[in-house]
Amino acid sequence: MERKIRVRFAPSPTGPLHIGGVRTALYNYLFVKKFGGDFILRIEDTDQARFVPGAEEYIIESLNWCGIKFDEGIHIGGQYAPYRQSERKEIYRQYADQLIENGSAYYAFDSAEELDAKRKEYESQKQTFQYSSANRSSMNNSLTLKDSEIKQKISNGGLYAIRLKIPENKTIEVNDLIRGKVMVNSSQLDDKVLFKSDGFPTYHLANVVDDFLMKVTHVIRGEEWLPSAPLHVLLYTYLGWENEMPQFAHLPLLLKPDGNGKLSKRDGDRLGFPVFPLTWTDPKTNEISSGYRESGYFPEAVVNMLALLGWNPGTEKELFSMEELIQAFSFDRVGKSGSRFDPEKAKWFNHQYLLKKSNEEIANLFAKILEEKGINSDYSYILKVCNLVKERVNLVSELWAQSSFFFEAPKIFDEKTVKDKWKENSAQFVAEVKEIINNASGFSAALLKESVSEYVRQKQLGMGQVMNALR
RNA sequence: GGCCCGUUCGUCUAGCUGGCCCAGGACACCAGGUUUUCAUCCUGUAAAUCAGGGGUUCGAAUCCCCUACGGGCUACCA
Repeated sequence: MERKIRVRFAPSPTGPLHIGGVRTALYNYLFVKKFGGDFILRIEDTDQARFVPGAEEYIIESLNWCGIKFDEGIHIGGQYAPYRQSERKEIYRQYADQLIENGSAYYAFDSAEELDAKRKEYESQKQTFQYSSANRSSMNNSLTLKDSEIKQKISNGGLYAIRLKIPENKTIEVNDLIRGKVMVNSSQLDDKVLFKSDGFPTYHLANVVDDFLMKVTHVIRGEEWLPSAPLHVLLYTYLGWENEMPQFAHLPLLLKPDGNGKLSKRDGDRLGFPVFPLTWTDPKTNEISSGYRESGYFPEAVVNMLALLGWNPGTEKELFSMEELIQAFSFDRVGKSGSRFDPEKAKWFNHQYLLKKSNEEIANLFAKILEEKGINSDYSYILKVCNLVKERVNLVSELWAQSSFFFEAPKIFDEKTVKDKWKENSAQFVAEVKEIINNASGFSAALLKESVSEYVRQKQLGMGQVMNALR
C-alpha cells in the first residue's frame, strides 16, 4: 500500500542554477535517499521565450559536481520519459480538455491588450485586477459567449487560453510538511491560465500533470510556490487525483548577507562571493559570474554549508558527509524563516574540509593552478609546499598567494617592513648565518636553531636583529 | 494595496509536547596563550530583557490575541 517515495527537482532552463536552487535539489536528494526512493530531474521549459542555451547542461554539471545523483531524468532517461516538458507537449492538452468537459475550466479569448487595459483601469482606481469569479462574467470567454460564437472563434484559428474556473468562497487546505496546515479562501485566487495560446501548458498544469504521471510522492520546492499551492491542490481534485496528491514541503528562501531581500546574482558581484556553483558565462552578454568550483571550494564543503542553512541536526555536530546528511535529514528540523547567506561561514566550512584532505589531493589541485601559471615544479616539492601552507588558507585558490615565493623570487618587497627590519649590518648577518647553515652537519629545524642561537650568543646580538633580517 | 508565510546573540541556529533557559553551540568580533613575524591552533570574554504590547498560567522564548517589521506571491514567467 505504501507508495515508493519519489521526488523531483524541476528547474527551468532560464539561466545558471542559483545556490538556492542547489539547496532545494539537495534537500530533495537527502530526503528521498533517506527513504531509498527515486530522484527525478525534470526540465520545465514551457516558456520558450525564456529558454537560455546551455542552462540545462549547467544544471546537470552543477548537481553532478555536488554529488547529487539522479535515478531518472533528461540526461539518463527512465521509465517515465521524456523528462523535458517541451517534449511532452501533447500530453497536457488532454487534461486541459478534461477540465473543460467537467466544467472546471473554460476558454478565454481576451487578448493581451484587453487584459492590459483592464489592469490599467483597475490600477487607476488603486485596485488590482484579478480574473476571477468576481468579473469573469464580464470578460471575453466561453462562459459569456454563445456556443456558436465559441465554436466559430476556435475553428477560425483564433487565439485562446484555457483558464481554471476557481470556485467562489471555498476554503482550500494545503498541508505542508514544514508549515503545517495553510488555509486559503478560494476567492483570493484568480482564474489561472492553464494552457497558453502558444500551445504550451503553464507551470501549474504541466507541474501537476507530470507529478501525477511520474508518481511523485513529495513536492519539495521553494517558498515562492506556497501561494500557488492551493491552486495545485484544486487541480488535483478536479482532475480526480486527490488520492494521489503528493505531500508538499515549501522551503524557506536564502536571503542577502546584508540588507533586505532574497539572495541574488548581484549580491555576489557586490560582496565578492560566488552565488553559483559553477562559473557561468552569459551567452548573450558574455558577462561572467563566478562559481564555487572555480573559486577553489570543495563540493563537500558547499553541500555541508548549504545543508546547514535552513536545516540543523539538533546536535552540535556541524561537519557532515553526504551520507551522514542523508541519515540525519528530516523536514521537522527545517526552519520556517529565511536564512541570510553568510560567505564567511562558507569559507570556514571549506577550511575544515581542506584540513581533512590529504596532501596528495591538495597537491593535485594546486599543480593544476601552477601549470596555468606556467610553473613546472617537481610533484614532491609541491607536496611539501602544500603540507606547509595548507592550514593557512581557506581555499585551494589561495594557496598561490601564500606560497608563490617557493616557486619564484619575490618581485616586490613591503617597503615599510624592509625599512623597519633591514639595518646597515643586516647584510653581514645574513651572509654569516648563511655560512652557518651551509656548514651545518644537517638540515633540521632543531639543529639550525642551535647553530644560529650559538652564533647570536657569540656575537652578543639579539635574536630579533638577526632573524628579522634573515626573513 | 490584497493574500500567504515568518520574527531567539551582528550571522546560522538550539529551544518546538510550558518550569532543567537570568537562553546553549557555531561563524564573525575582541582578549590571552602557542608560533620570535603572519596565518593556523588552543583558551577565554563579550554578545539575544527571546520583535513590541496584551492575555492564559503558580510559572512562557515556548500556548492565544493584537501591533510592528521582514519575506514571498499577486503574468497567456517559472
